[in-house]
Amino acid sequence: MTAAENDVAPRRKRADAVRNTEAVLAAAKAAFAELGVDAPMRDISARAGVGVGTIYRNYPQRSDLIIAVFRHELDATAAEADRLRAEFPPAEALRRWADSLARFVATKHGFASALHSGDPAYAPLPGQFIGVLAPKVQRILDDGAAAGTIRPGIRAEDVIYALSRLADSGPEGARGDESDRGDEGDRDDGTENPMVGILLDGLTTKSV
Amino acid sequence: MTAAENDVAPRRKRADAVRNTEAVLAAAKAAFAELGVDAPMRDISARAGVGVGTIYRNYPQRSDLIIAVFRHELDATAAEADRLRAEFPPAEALRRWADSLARFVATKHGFASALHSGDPAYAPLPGQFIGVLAPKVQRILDDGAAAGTIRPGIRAEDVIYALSRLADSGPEGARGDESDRGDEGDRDDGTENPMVGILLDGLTTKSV
Amino acid sequence: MTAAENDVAPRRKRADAVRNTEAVLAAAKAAFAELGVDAPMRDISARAGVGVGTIYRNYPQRSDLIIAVFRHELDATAAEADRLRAEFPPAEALRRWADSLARFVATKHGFASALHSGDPAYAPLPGQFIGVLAPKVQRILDDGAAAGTIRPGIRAEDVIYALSRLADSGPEGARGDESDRGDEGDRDDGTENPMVGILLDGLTTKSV
Amino acid sequence: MTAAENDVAPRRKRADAVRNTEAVLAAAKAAFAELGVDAPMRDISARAGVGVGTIYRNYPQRSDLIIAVFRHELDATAAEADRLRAEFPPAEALRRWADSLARFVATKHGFASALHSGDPAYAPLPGQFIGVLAPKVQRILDDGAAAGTIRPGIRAEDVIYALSRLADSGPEGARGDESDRGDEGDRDDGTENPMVGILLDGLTTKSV
DNA sequence: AATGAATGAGTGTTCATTCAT
DNA sequence: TATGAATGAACACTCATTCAT
Repeated sequence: MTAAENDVAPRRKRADAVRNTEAVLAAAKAAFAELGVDAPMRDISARAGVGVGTIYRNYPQRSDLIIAVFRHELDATAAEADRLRAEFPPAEALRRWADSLARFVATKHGFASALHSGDPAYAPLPGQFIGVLAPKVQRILDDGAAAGTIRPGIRAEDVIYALSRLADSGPEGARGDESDRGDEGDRDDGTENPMVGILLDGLTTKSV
Repeated sequence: MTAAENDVAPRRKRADAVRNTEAVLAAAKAAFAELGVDAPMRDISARAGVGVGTIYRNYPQRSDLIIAVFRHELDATAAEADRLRAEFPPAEALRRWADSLARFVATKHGFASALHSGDPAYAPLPGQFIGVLAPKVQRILDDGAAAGTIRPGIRAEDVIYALSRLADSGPEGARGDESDRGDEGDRDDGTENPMVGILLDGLTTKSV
Repeated sequence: MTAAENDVAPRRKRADAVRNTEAVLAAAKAAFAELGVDAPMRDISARAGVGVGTIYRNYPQRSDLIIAVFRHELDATAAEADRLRAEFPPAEALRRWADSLARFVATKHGFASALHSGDPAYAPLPGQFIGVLAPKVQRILDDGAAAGTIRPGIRAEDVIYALSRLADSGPEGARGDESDRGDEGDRDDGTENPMVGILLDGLTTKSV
Repeated sequence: MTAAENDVAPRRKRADAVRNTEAVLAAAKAAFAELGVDAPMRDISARAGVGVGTIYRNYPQRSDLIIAVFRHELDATAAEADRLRAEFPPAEALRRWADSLARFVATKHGFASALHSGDPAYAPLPGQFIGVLAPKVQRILDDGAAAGTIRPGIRAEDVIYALSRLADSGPEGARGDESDRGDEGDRDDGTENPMVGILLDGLTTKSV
């Protein structure tokens, strides 16, 4: 109850440190997105407005930085689930959250080479992915089941897994042009990927 | 019938050139698989047993080599479709070809960074992917439809697209542990990825 | 009895300051011995348990720290001469002191690169070496001469110079294997370096 | 007898390679002398007029370059022994060679930190030092013994070891000023280090 | 045409030094 | 005054690319 634990003395450079931490993560995210996870450290430090040494101090290994970015975005995606749950009815929250997840997965694309690098530092990440997101999503699903707007008995894990796979751009964009196929059309609901829309339609209960 | 291919002198070196070309492509494929498409040129030239200059002569840009490897494997995958079609009944040929495609897609994983690099040199590749494979696969589908062993009205493009997406390892292994879900079980058919098996089951016609 | 050391306020920190000074010198000595005089400042500050800034405050230049360590050990070696003179007969004191000098010279080895760096800051060191040690050693020599146990007319400077040169490991171990030459043998007297033993034998007077 | 082995085809860039090898060794020697064996590679490459890559190609490890310089100078010092032996009477040849050795030892000073670094790459060097020089010097000694101008029964190894230790500047120049002691004076013979002169006087036979 | 030595820009990483706290 | 976070210059090393042979 007391705020005592925030008052302890060694607060020192906290302001700078926090600013730097945020700036570095944002810069790294941007650099990774543009140049891949092999983006030059100098690029990242320049974007963040800090010296390279600052990044090395906080993230001695490149993998430390990559993981931090992963975790930062993963946590943001999880927090978004809570935010949407508080603001929207379950089915709508789920639909909107699917977009958040799609953005996360899109960013994660560049991480593939790291994940596949064999560096054991990355081993915990896939587990964290489900571990962090599933509980949040499960609550939305349960809310919806209780309200009768989401099909009951659905596992968050399955939903997350299916959504993230579908959100994936597929075999590296290996398709001709399917945009002219209009026959799945009448489910248009603003969700970018039609496959995702179909899945969500299947999960949510029509009011009939 | 035509003697065209052996009437001119400068054809002498053709044998060497072909050997080199093959060796370089094989070396590049191996190097790309192990080290990614950024594999050092020296590694590739050493594996191929040629000087670096020889690779640069034939592939002035790295993208030229990457594309050549892509095309080489793509053509092999397409040729495999023909081979399987000649040797097996349609449904079996399709099932076996799905494995070829899976191998191709697996290899292609490392190419993602190149494909996403924004280099316009890679723009034609996705189109070639479908353009080269679809006609071959379509003939298998048509054969099967005629024989009544494959569901009629299926588009090769859709099959290729679905298979390649499913062959993909998904969101970088981002799942908890789903291996305990046994209820899809009774469709085991020897295909590695169960999702692919399910899809193929759906495409092929039960003997009913 | 004198209250001199606790009568003024600013003396409060003196204890800390002394502790820090000692800690820094000890840490620097150890770091220089292990890593050479180019040892990272952070290593030294960490060993000393102080922040890098503290070292820079007291030794703005690295050469200041190097010189301080040199002086600290030089003074200790000089003090040892006094201590041994008080405790042992002259010849024995000289013999024991030769070991102290050998240890000092051994440590000083890593300083060579600094001494040879051309930095004028180091210019006074060789002079200090003789200037500090010679008077102390001279008293031992004189004591011995008076007692008839050390050859008279010996200059401390010459002894120090000879001992330190002999204590040196020589031309970087550039010798084959001379250990099989046994004919100097019967002068064994417990001193590590046989050449030093010979020299001391020459300086001290046999009781005959 | 035939010069056949010098005529083989693959002579290619030999001219450049030889020039580069010499240039790099000379540059490294100079850089090591001025800046120590930690001299920046770029400095060395710039002095040699080659790219850094060229040095790394020929000396993948810094120790490879250091060792090469050591060997190059060691061989030159050994060759000088042969040259002097052919040109001068034994005693004079020995006296002059002592100067060559002094120059070599002086250069070797900067190598101490490398030799003492614990890197096993340097382990063979001390042995090579004696192994390469001793046979050459022994012939001069034997010539002199036969001619009656050099004391017989002297081991080259001992001479080399003594000369190199004496040539050494001693305990880092740690002496006051001994130049005013004139009593060793009458042996002045043009050799820089008086101690070396004394040693040589002892080795050579006065005509009496 | 093939080779591989040479080049040097690019990048990771360290660490002396400064300075906000 | 002491601390240690931040900075950025310096340096090792790699590797794409060129080009003499």
